[in-house]
Amino acid sequence: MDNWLDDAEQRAWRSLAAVILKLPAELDQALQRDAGLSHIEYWVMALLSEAPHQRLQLSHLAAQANASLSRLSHVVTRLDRRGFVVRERAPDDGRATFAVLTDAGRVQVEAAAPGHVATVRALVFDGLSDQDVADLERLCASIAGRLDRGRPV
Amino acid sequence: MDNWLDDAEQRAWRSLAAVILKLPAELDQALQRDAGLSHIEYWVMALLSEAPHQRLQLSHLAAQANASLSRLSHVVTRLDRRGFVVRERAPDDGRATFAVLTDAGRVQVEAAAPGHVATVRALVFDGLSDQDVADLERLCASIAGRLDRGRPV
DNA sequence: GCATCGAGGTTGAAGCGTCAACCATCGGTA
DNA sequence: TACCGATGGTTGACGCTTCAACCTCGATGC
Repeated sequence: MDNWLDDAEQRAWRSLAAVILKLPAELDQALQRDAGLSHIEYWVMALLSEAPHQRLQLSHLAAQANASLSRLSHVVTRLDRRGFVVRERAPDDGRATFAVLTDAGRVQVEAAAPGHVATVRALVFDGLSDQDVADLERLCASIAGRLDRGRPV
Repeated sequence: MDNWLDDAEQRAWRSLAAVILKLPAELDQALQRDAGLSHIEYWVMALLSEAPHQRLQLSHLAAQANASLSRLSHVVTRLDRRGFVVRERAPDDGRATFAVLTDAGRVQVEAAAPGHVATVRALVFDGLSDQDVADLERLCASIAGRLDRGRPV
């Protein structure tokens, strides 16, 4: 094992691993409890609510939500069944599909937003200085960049 | 929404979210492909291999692996079925159970380790300076601390 | 001794994500 | 115009995680 992690890297890796294992679970739990939504369901609806005409093509939505197309398709199916989103075929390209947020979906996501933001703040940002936030963004962006390069979408 | 995230927090949150969504998926994929193990299965065996007499009580193992006891029990069952781990009742406390790494398990985890370390290095640490690594540890430890306080194990 | 409560652990059902196979459509090329 | 590869998307089966119910054992009070 010539290429082992040194001590500082070990510690950093354990801390990072704790975050990537626990944070998603906590977010999902809180959202599920407060709004009956999973984290991705919330995120997908939030992205749609910010998009022009509350609509986005599925592949673009998948990229923005950091999800595989297959996963996103399942999510949209679930949201569709609940009446929060509808599918629409694109008129100009027969392959493309749009997801469109319904009024009920917008109501739902707007109701969930304040609680979710509070959770994120409590779990992540409380206790971080402005400099910390900047560092966090720089480091995560660097790592995320390597993730995309390894498996380019 | 008086308590919204400001611009810098938004960006940091998006980057962090990308990491916590994609990194576990990549790690699992790489480990599954190279060694036929999931990330937790690997981690559980790695923790056992470092423990005295290659054994740990299930609840301690769960805490160290950042997993629920239920999840850990399922993982141990799978590893047991494959012959990598065995269960042992504690002699002094009839409730406690130990997981013990078998020889086959040790061979397996030692074979998987170099590739896994290389993956972690490629995805996380390549391109980070020593200072970055220190920052990463500090920030993640801070966040992880808040995660534990929110839902104390 | 005996009830009671809590800690440690297991189990089965239900929900979610991945993977691979598949279908439809578009763009280019001959 | 007819083919062919690439793009966009869907689906079903399988595996993993969670959740809730449950069981056993130890400690405590009486």
